[in-house]
Amino acid sequence: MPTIKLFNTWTRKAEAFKSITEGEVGIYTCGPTVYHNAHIGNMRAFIFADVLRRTFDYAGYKVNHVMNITDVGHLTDDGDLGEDKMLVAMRREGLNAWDIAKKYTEVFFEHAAKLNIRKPDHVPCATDHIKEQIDMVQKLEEKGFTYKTSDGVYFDTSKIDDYGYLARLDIDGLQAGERVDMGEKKNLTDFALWKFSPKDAQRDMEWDSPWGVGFPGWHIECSAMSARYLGEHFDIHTGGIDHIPVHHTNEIAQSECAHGKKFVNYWMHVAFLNLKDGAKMSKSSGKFLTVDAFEDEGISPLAYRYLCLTTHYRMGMDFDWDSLKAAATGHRRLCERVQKLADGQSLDSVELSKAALAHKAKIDEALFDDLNTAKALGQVFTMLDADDVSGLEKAKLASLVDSIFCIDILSYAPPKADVPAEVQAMLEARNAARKDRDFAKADQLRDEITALGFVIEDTAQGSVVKRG
RNA sequence: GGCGGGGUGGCGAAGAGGUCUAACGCUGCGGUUUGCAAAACCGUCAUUCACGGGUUCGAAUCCCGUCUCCGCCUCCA
Repeated sequence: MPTIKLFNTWTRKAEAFKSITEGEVGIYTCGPTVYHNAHIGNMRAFIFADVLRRTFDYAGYKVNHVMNITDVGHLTDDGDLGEDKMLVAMRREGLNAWDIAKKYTEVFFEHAAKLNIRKPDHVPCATDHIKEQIDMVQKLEEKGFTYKTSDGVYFDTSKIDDYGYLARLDIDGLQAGERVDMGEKKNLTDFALWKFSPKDAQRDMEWDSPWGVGFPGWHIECSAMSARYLGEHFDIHTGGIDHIPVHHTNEIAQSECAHGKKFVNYWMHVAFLNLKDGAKMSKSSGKFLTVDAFEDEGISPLAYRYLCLTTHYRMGMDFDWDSLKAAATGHRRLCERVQKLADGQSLDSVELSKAALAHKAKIDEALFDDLNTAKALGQVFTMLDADDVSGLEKAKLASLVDSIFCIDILSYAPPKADVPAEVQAMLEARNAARKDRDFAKADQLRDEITALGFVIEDTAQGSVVKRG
């Protein structure tokens, strides 16, 4: 088994990965909230998690990847104020909470599929695991980590001394910030484990509990479901960097207190994708891009996956259309180049020479060095330029890396343009003119076609029209 | 105020003490090809790594200081 180095937020260092069970790895990924579309920033995080799990597959591990679906509405504010985001969505779309969750869960997986994100082995919904969550809160209550207020059951963070270690939280500094409404909380960092339904209204999503009708707090689902599917102690937990100070900090607190043992060995966090003009990519701001926007522009979602691969996952990434288009060009050329080398032949039986294996070693080294996909991609291009390996070996090597990259190197075909009959007729007229060597007329027709937003490519097999 | 990530060619982005006169991709430029283009292919494009000091035989990489950009700390991946 090769050594895989991963940057662990817990130690703030890259460490050689060692699994709890030899040859196996358990990964938990904080999944999407399904009261709205996942935007491309969210998708960057899921592409990262996908690359992580596929890297372990590639290295020969037996992977158990779990990702939750947060389908319970939580508050827009950590205090008592704020609206339930699910309620906001319901009002926006005139659907009940269950239908909102169902709708956006489906859209999420459609988008993920377009990005070649493999569905994790388990994708549990919070609402299907209410019992596990209640059990866990009860356990915490029995051990004396909780207290009740008029609006819910809270975790008392003053009961543990290393609270906030993951985030290197400076509790006094937080106090100074004073940005969170204390409500009836005893400590600023205390958080809800169970919230009561409002007395005067019925929620679409609410459940009975030993403490009263209500719904789970927003951290408990990950603790309860990770324990259910991966055990109380598992290998890797992933999420966005925004989760470090609050969500993951609280998961650690409640999981370790409930189970009395270490929760997670490696914490991995993806940096944010930002919009270049400074606009924030967030669901609540209402304005954000989804995978659909790429397709509307005639750009393959895989070009976005490629773009994400060209930057290290721990680096902030500014999104702008120019870099996406550059990525689309690079992606397309890479695929066409390799496909030409493969020449439609089966690569299964291709034996790799010593030189080819040396190239593979370099690519793997980058991949196993904290998922340095950018460097690995560079190595792929260097390999393609090398003159010590055959074309089929190159294609084979590229296809092997593609089990992680998943940018369809061997099968990608640019989206076909819908060529209107009018343009098709103009193309034929141009071909006729060229045949007659009436180049003035042919060029004029080409200009007209160009003006309509199409590009003509004259190949040996004839002329084709593509969207410009 | 607290925590964190950056500033490398026109753009994106690797590199984290010597193999760096700095990978790779995009763009540009020159060429091959083409009726001319486009596409493709070949070649080419930073003696320099925000700035100022320092450590070292040696620094883009380490240390100190300065400037500067960005993110999180409030639901967010």
